[in-house]
Amino acid sequence: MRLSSSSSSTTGFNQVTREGDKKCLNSELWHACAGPLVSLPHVGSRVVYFPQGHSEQVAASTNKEVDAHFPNYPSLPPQLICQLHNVTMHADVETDEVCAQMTLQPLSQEDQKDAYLLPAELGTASKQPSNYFCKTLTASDTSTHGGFSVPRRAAEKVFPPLDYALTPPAQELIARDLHDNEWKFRHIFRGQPKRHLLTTGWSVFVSAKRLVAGDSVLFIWNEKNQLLLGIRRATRPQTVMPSSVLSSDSMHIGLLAAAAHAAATNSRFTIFYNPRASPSEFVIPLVKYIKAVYHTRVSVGMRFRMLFETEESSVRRCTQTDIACLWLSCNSLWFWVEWSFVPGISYSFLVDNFNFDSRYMGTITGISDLDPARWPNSYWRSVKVGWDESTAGERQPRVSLWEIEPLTTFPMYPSAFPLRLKRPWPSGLPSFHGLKDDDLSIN
Amino acid sequence: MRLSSSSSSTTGFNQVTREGDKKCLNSELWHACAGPLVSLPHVGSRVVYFPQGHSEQVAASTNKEVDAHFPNYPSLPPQLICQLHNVTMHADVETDEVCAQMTLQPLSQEDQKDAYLLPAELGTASKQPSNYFCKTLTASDTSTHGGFSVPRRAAEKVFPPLDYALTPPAQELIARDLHDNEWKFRHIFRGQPKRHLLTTGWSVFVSAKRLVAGDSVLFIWNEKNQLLLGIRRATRPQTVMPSSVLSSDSMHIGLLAAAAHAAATNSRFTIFYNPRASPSEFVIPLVKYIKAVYHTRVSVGMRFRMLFETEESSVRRCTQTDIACLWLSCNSLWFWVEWSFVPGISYSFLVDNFNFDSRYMGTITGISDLDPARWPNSYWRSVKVGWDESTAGERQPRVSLWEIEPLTTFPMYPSAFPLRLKRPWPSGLPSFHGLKDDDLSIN
DNA sequence: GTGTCGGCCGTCTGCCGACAA
DNA sequence: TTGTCGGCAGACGGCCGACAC
Repeated sequence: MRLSSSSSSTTGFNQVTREGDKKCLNSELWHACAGPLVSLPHVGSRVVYFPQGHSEQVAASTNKEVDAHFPNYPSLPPQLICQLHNVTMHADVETDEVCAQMTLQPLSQEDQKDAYLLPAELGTASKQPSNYFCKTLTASDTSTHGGFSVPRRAAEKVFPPLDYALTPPAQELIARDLHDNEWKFRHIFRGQPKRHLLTTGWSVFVSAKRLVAGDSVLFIWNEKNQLLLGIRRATRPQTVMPSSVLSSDSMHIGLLAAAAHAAATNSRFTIFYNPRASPSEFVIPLVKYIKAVYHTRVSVGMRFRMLFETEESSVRRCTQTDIACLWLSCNSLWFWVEWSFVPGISYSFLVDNFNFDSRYMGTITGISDLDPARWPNSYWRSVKVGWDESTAGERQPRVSLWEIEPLTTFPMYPSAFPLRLKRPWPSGLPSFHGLKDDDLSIN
Repeated sequence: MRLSSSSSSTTGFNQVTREGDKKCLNSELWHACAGPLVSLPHVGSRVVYFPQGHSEQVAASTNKEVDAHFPNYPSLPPQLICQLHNVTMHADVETDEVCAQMTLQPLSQEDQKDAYLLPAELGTASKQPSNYFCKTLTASDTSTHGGFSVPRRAAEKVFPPLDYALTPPAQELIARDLHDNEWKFRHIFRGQPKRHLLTTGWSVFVSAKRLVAGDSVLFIWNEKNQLLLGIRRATRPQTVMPSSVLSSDSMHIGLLAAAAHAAATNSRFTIFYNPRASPSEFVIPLVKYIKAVYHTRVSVGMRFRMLFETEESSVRRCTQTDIACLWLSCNSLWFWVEWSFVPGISYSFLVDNFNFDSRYMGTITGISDLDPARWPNSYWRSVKVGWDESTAGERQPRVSLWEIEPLTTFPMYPSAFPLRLKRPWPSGLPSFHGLKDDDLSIN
């Protein structure tokens, strides 16, 4: 992944710094491209950094597992409590893949003790924009033969209104991507039956971004009446190629040595978090860690639920009365939603491209160190789990405490407004409905 | 740079290993793409590894200089004498950029002492193929309007012979690139005046490799009657983007820590050498190091010559009688060539895309440590130089002893067959002629 | 409501020799 | 000897509604 532009998480859109070569990435768009499951800790907050998880991401990026005969860094604990000094959003200049650069400073021993006593920071704000849509591209969308078929409700909600008195109604749309590039599209409402289409300009975009059927595009209509445009590539197998800048061994040693040096001297160090390259969320808010580790009781045999992003969205039958629950975030506040399944009725819940169904439920089968020799007493992926369904083979057999939601205990997270699905949906919240309701979810 | 395929330097072409996913790169083609100035030490030989130079390459790849407040590795000397256990040639799957992966093992203290006593290995063999041509692409070559104009003598030497009885003479060429991909071209001899052209298939190649005017393509006709096809991209400014796998600081720490660990334990470590990404040749044959450091006398004021790769090839007038000299290599043997310039006559010497003229001559202005604080007593770029001509600004102000050829002393290198240009050129040697002679150099 | 197709037209690709550097 | 151009024919891009799921 090669980076071109960057932005501070606190700066706005389209602001070019005085250096001229560094652009600021739009935070809304970055989060939309990253997906609803990805959130970044707040600048200034305290976080927990897991060298193990970082190592996993590097291993995924280099396609190479950690070597056995490695130098040990006995002074480096499996988790470092750090102050998060800076978060910078990046996007790959070639692929638009998002990543975040974080500057961390390990807390001193005294500060670490205080960390557990001081009032915890609120959870991170996931900045999923409300006025947007995301569509997985079809073969027709990516073919050179035609344009892009815009889902009707999406076009009406996200695009500027057309003058339907015209025949046919049409306008020029200008959208900007993560790199602040401008893309122009002819938006037309025609055909029998009538439909929204992007024609002129669409194929240029598809070929420039090298989109293929299965990839997703998303449009955002933000508060400044700007149209933003992002992509999420389908997870294609074996796309990760080893880099040739540094050997994977040296990279592993480098991340460990850098963290160990920073921990020993309480100095700052910098990491890259590639949320879509690997599922290792190795920097998490301290409060999330404390809640999960010290305020949640888990035991073998306990049932849990976990959120995943999936490509498909098949409908399945519910075989038992069950509780579905979900964290939704809006403006720095977290909402806990729960409701009941009724046996025999088909359910499938979809927010954007993200599935929430019982394939992602399981049972805790054990709690132990993932790597007792190298990382004893680590909470990183300390929970062994069994998944309910046959797709379990694709799912990791180990998760971390803070990734799962135990179903038998009430959530310990600050629940500002517990909601039930049957209540009217507050406007401004991300839409989240069953299939029978109107929503903007595609597919 | 992301790698797909690899090969041992000792294996042949097109041999797929049993794993099935690792292909073997053709060594001839790799060296042709790397250029005549790039040579790799022999597997099994002893080499000198310079962490400083490695650090420079990483800095060039990450676009980031080394940070000031870095952890020190006082146990790591500025040069490590190593055994070279393995050399693997790679090529970037996206750009075809070549690089080499080397596995090094630092010698123990006793072995290091022996290294200076034992007979030195012969110099490395630069494997530039003899039967090949390289052409810099013109605007017409890369335009969609037409095909590729093949220089006549190149086509006649490198391509399989056409049947000139046919009208027009034509054939299908099949060439393989570094990744063993097959490219088919229609080779036709037509037009008025007659010329060799590649038509059908050429534009597919140009767009697949994303070639632009100024890039070079090269064809090799090897001993197995296979046609090989490589590219050398023009050095475009600012093409290097920082990677987001690991922070540049961590990469620097990683390479130092990996080398220090290997040196402390006499264990193997792995590095990547990107010859076209940066001019840091940080692994050199031990014999080259010993000759330069211990058997060559240099002093301030001394004149020297150094070889460079350039994009242009302008003819210039020689203003004084001068000695041109050059190392040529063939089958593990080095040849020293020298001849005299005559004032007032235009000279330009070109082997392939490589220029040898007096722009690359200079004077030694000082000898001192490049980084006295971090790397005291290092020979890496210890020679401060002044270049003769105005292009000096683009040239590095510091070079290493083994990169330059002092002009006032006879070379210390084993000179098997000192040649003069006026002698008949031995067949099998790389062609190297003045402009008035026939040769295969283009431009 | 939307994915894919046939139809149709216009642009661009790509092969040719002319011509000049 | 070879880089670029005009000419020309055919392929493909790309806009349209039809139709089916």
